[in-house]
Amino acid sequence: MKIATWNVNSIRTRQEQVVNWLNHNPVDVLCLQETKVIDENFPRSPFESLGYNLYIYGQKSYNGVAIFSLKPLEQVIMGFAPVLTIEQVGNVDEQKRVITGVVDNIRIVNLYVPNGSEVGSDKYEYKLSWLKLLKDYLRSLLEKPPYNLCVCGDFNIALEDRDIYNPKNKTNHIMASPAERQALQDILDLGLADAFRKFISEGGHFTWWDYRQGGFTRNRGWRIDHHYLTPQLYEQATNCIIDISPRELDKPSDHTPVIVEF
DNA sequence: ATGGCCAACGAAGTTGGA
Repeated sequence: MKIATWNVNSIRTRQEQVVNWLNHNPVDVLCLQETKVIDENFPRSPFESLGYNLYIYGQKSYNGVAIFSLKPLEQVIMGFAPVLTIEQVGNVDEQKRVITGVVDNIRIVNLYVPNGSEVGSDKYEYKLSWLKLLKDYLRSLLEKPPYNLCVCGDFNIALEDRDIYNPKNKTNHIMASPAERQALQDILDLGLADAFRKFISEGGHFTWWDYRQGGFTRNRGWRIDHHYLTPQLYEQATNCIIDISPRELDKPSDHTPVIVEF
């Protein structure tokens, strides 16, 4: 079984690239982020024609997540609210960033973690509070069957220095600040492990490159898209790879897909 | 050396991304 994650930076702009990629990489599940479209305008048919069941949770212009699955998903939940209390969630679900469903005894959680803008900004504080809410959400899901979780998506955090092309002077940089890393580590302490690091220890492997200043051609990248697994799934993982080929195309997303295999 | 991104919205320039 293969589960992929890909921030496509607009599904309508990237539709053809995603179809082509799925034709060459017929993964069982594809988790998408930044679809940037309301559900009624989502281009469903190109993907349904490939045999996928679509579960989409979008909004106008910003954010938006979706799961494509060859097998139908069970227990699909959109947003935090159905899992947590109204008091906890407040208005956080106005931004569509979380969708989950179950297939083959695995609960797949697809996330688009807030960017955070600049360290110390209001959006940065929102990111940190969102991550606290995510921890409560995941703790709740871990208490229910099927217990096996694959938490994947665009985390907008490089957990370690080896996940950044040049980690110097990044303590005050978004995606690498100590508070962000600690917030993510607190979540992993629930009992989740990085699938990619089971197989590859060295640095120099990235999933996002800035559009500006030739980020990709100079390989100035960051590894911010992840699969985090509960222990049994982690043991069962047989591979985890980053496919940089979509990033080489004309008009690419700034992210590229990551695939875990069981 | 210069100025050097991309998408949505909406019809020019702003906002957000990371």
